[in-house]
Amino acid sequence: MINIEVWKNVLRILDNYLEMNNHRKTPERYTILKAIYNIEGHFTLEELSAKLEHDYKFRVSRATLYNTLNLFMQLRLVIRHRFQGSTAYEACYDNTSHCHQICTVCGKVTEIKSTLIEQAIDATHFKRFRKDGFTLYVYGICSVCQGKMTRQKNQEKKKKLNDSKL
Amino acid sequence: MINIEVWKNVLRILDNYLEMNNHRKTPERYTILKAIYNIEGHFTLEELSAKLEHDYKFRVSRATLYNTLNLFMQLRLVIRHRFQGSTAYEACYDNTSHCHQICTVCGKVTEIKSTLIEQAIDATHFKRFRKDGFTLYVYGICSVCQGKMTRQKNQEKKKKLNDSKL
DNA sequence: ATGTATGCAAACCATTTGCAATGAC
DNA sequence: GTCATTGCAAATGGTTTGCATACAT
Repeated sequence: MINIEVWKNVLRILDNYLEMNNHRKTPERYTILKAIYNIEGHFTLEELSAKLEHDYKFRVSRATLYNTLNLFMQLRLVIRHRFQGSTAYEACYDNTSHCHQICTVCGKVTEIKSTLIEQAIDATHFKRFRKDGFTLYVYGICSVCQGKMTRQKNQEKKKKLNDSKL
Repeated sequence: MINIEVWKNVLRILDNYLEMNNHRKTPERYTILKAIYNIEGHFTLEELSAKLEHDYKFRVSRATLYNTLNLFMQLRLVIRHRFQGSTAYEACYDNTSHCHQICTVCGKVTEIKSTLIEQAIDATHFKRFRKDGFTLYVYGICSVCQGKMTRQKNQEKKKKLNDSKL
């Protein structure tokens, strides 16, 4: 389970919003929120749905899942990442830092931590804009793909060498 | 027209790639690339298609447009942003910095410039990762929406005041 | 009792794919 | 001539919508 303080705050944000807007406090909304805040890092809609069934014996329709995620995104309790070919969600309260490194070869996404970058963004003043969160994607090539490329090049060299010997 | 040096380099990257991989140098690929590099900032697929027709009298099918954009994304000559409800592309050679501020109320996207942030990201070392570009999204509320919200609150106050007078 | 939220299936729409025709090499 | 590329139309797949039912208030 996550930090109890975080959970209390998150719960209060949802409660507040529903009460203020005369929307219903349905078990779906609370169970989905709880499930999300018990997932570490990214998750897909599929994964969330699976977790709800397995861990909470709770079936929800696609439509409700999407509706609820949209609601949570509006409340900034959840953030959505649209990667190449896939969409991932992530709980985001008290976790404004979302730095990801993305390998442009294999598509692998890794979360990273950099206080230096966070500080720079916090220190930056945006005129005419009330900032309340950010997402950073750093593109490049991961070590695995670099390794593969190096090996490939070596083999090509070897081949050329052999060819030239014929 | 864009910087001629940038264009030469971009052209060389495409030429190189096509030659090395025995892919064909079709007019589509070159015309689309030229059109893209003559657009300032973001563009949608529709806008690109329109520009091709109007400025270059060049019709291309959806399929080719998508294929070619995917090719350019692989070559990192183009970057794709998937915003709430819309997708935008952007030329990205020699322009590794992509800072955007996104209003979470009206969805408006504005490009921003921050050397402080750029420097922080450049200075950050990513282990086991060869970085070659980044995209930053800063979420918040723009001045227009802030204004609207303030006005709304004031009206509510006024209304309450009037109600209490009845 | 009222009207919001859910579930289901159908609709939607951006993107991809299959296939025949075209054209770069 | 060969085979990659294009264009068209059909398929795909994630997301939204319409409507009847369920249920929070």
